[in-house]
Amino acid sequence: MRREASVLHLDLDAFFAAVEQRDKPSLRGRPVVVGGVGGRGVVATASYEARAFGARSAMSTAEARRRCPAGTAFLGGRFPAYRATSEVVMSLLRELSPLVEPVSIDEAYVDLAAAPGNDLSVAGVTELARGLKERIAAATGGVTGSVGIGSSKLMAKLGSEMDKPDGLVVVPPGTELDVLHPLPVTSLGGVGPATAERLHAIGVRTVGDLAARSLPDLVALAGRAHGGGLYQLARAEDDRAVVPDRETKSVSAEETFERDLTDRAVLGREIDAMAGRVAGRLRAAAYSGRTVTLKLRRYDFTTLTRSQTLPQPTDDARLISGIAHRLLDEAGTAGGLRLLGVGVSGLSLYAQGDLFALEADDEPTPAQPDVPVAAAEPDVLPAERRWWPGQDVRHEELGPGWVWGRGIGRVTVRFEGPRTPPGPVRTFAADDPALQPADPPDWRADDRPR
DNA sequence: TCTGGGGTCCTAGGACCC
DNA sequence: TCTGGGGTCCTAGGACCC
Repeated sequence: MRREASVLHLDLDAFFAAVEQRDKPSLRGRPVVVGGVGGRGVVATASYEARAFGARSAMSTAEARRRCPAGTAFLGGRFPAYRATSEVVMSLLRELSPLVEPVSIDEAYVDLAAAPGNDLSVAGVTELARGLKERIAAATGGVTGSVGIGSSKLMAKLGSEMDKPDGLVVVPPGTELDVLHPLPVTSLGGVGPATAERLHAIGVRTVGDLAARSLPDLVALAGRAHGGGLYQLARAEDDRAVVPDRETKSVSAEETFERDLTDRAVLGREIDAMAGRVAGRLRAAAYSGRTVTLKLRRYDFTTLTRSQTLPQPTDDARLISGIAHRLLDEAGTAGGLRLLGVGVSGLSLYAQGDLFALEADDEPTPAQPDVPVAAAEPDVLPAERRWWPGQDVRHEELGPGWVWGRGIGRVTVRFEGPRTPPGPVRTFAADDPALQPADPPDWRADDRPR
């Protein structure tokens, strides 16, 4: 804990839904749910209008559909658009201080004490946050964020949660325990359902209750590391640093299937595809890793992992895929699988392969699987798979728009963009060649420097 | 038509080594 | 003929976060 309120936490409000409402004028002021739109999808973000009907993050999309009225937009995500907007926000944060720690695409900490010239008085940081919020809204086309500022990450994060959306809360140094102790224990990061239940069982409901328990009690309840952490957080003792460049520890891809799969060949192709994606991302970041992990979720939602560690790191799709195939054969597919995942951990930053290729050119490549390499995606996807709600498209004559809905052999597009009024809707044959997938629209004014 | 996808960190047991 | 004590690596699972 610092003497000044110099840690800032920013949380963008209902971020995915806010970007959708910015880019799709007809959705402004209306309930919007972003997430998986298939039968097993869950909600990633619900707009505040959708939250009014009870839609929540992590809820199944089916449940959100039951709760929200007709006219609610259910959209798949457009990550390139979210990433572009996030990058604009993160660069605004870096203007405040070189020490910016992105926590996720829509959240970051800033160490205001790491830049010279910041006025760290309560009035000073309040002004600074006001200006930041204005610049964020202007640069993102109206996306808002909630800001908390305090003497530690803990207090900054709690501050940003206290006045959502579009909030600004500075916790004055010295008042930490007054703010902290009345809050429910679940407000603390790291207290999820399991820990909360155990704490409730011993009568701990608020952070104040937690602060009254002894360290040995908490260690017995939550383990050495977690228990010790809770003991400190309950006292507002938090000296976690703002760390700008966290190292990547693992790279993975996973997929929940629309229906449980048992066919070994089909599962094999899924593994090949995921191994290919993982290897591609490893290579793009110049990483390679030694441990390959296969994740399975069975028909009854039981989840297990099987892993193998190689003597040398790899970024080779076929090697990763081959190991995953063998791990799948060992684990079995009885009863059907609802999810498969492939991951690589134990990462190192140098590109492997070359090192050994130099001296051991003629050594056989290790354990190649007797499975075909991932089949390329067919050129023509079935019409149902080609279009998804929310997707950016362009029509030869009618210009840019987005997929509003789809039916058997049909797709409905709304022609509008971030800087147009709500636009008209037209329906096309799903295989109409005049209609093509497109990049996200640019929300920025034409005269704004890029 | 219950329960995504991408991560991080921690714990615990067994193998292995000195 | 009755039991060492660490330390590290690997594997598996679980809790948690956004």
